[in-house]
Amino acid sequence: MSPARAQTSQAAIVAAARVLLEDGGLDAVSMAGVAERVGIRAPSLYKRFDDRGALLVAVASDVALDLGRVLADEVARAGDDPGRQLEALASGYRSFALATPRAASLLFAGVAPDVTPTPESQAVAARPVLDVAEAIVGPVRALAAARVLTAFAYGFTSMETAGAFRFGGDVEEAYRLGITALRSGLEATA
Amino acid sequence: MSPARAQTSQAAIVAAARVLLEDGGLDAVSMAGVAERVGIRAPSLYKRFDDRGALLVAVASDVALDLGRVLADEVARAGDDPGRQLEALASGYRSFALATPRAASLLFAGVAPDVTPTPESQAVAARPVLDVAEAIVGPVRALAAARVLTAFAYGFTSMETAGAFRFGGDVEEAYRLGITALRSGLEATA
DNA sequence: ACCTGAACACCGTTCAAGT
DNA sequence: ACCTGAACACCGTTCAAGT
Repeated sequence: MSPARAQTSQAAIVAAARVLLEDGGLDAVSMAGVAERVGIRAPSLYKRFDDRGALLVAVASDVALDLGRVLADEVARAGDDPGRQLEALASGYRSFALATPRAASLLFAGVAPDVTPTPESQAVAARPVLDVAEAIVGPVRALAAARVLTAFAYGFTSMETAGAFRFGGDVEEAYRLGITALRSGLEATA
Repeated sequence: MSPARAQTSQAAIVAAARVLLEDGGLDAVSMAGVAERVGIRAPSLYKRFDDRGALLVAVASDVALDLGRVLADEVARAGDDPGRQLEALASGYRSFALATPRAASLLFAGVAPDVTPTPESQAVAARPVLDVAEAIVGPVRALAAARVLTAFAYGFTSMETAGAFRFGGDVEEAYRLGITALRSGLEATA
């Protein structure tokens, strides 16, 4: 008679998946593990997500929205100088990526096939970068410059968190060198 | 009596895994699939590799050695100007990454945990980049500059092959903008 | 309308047995 | 020394049955 009432929610499922992801990597995000964390059984997850891929897309999108908030905050607190806003975006993104590296790995390059944030959530994360890029290089080159900045920050932190910088040296200094070089190089083409 | 003779080799197994990887992604590199391609059964693979992770490390290392050859060739054909050598490295890497995107995705950031080329093979791939970087910014900053260039090229092509550039625009032009900005920015700090 | 146990096909891995 | 079938634990997913 009384139909079974919901014992969880999409948001709770995504949150549980993010915890498992950050704790144990993508392999640790099993349907059974996620279900247990929200107090149900694996088959019930399919009432809310088509399959594991759809759940991971929701996770990636959730991460992108978080990043968008962080980056917008950074810009807001950086004052009016576009160059300083760019530095704030760069260090803000790196902090985000180092704090939650496995979440960040889902942001741009499909770790698993087709696991990427939705276009809408990606647009939220990209907004502050596009605004700052436009202030530096103008509207015509804004998209290209934003892609350049994102690619560098994403590539660098991905390599850093994966342990790919194995020949010593000061990694943070290298990041700053890259940002400085990009900033002066982009300002020169403005 | 006559002990079973080898029906395959490490190199053949790695080659088979690379074909499956490029055709169907990392999930398509199953032990059974690889084994079938070299004419044996899955359990026999464990005579040559500790586990699937070790096989993937061998694949990633094989890719890194290929990349090292490609990049060294690019530099050799670019003449003596370090700035032009840098451009050649950048376009050579992008061609490599677009031609074999799933192989390239194994090069720097662990798609799966701990799947990265061996330090030795990574050093081979890094050598041409370090040499060109040193010619541009000098020995003290060479390592940092090489990391910056690698991070940008890797990050950009990873995003490109994952389809992360979804808001239109000329993607190749953005890549060139990034390389140009980095080149002029690094030359300015030399 | 949501939840569940049982079942299916698939996967990585181990191991005793073969040659 | 290498190869194999059988077995194990695990996974994503489906589905009929429950409330």
